[in-house]
Amino acid sequence: MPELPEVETICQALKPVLEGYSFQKIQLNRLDLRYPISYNLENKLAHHPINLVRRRAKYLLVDFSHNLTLIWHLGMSGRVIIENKKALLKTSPHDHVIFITSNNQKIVYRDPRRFGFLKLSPTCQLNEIAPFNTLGAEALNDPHLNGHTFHQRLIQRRISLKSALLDQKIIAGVGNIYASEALWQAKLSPFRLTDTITLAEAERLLKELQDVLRRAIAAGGSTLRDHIRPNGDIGYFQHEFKAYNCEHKLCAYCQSVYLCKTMQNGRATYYCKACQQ
DNA sequence: ATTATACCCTGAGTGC
DNA sequence: TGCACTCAGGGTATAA
Repeated sequence: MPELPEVETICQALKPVLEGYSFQKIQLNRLDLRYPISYNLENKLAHHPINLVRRRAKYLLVDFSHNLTLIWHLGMSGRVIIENKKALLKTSPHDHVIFITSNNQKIVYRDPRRFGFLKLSPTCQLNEIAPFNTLGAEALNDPHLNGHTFHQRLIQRRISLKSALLDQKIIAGVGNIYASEALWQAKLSPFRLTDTITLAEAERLLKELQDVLRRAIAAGGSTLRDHIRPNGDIGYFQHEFKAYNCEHKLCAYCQSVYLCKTMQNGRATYYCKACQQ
């Protein structure tokens, strides 16, 4: 569900609601998410000012003033809803955590599949614990990421390009939708092995990947079934898909070949057999 | 070591 | 309408 653009959209929506405020109450409706939620989460976080809401890869990070960071992952089906007149008209049995801020805003974490989780880490140790100690460069706005460094990361491995884009240790934040979109835009086959990629191809793939991620953020992410912006609006980037979910549609580049869908490492992959080499 | 597979969980969609 | 089945945006513990 939420990939980098969706988590970024949620992060931007949470910033004005949380930064400078604190949690007055944290209601835990069930603890058994992917990992059990600490039952005393409220005691550890309530009434401590929130300094910063940020994103690393697909993780939301909420930094508190007392050197604690809330690590919040939305899994496949997680939603964050800030209650207003439009959002949260009715509750759901999957509303696992409800935050009330010092400004009386209600924020709901809803996650039917419960692949998401909430955990705490000292802020200063965040980069030393899993998974942050092994995460690759941020796909966007990372000063260490460029065509050369991306190429180096790719050629050290021998896996398919599609798998490489999904591997958070190689590059962080990309998921199944944007991996297919980026490969289509870059005209590279999802089956190409990473150690055959030239520098020029790596540069092209990175450029197109960043282009699709930026356009998706501008559209508020992609809404397939679960993603909803915290204010209740949907994202709109699904209308701009050129590859994902586009099997049996004509390739927008060549206008002559129908895109195909196949399973690759257990995930759906969409591509044009003619354009993507 | 690196690379593939199975699995966590619920809900939506399809075909019978 | 109901049932059986497949698939879904992710990540990790296993096996190969």
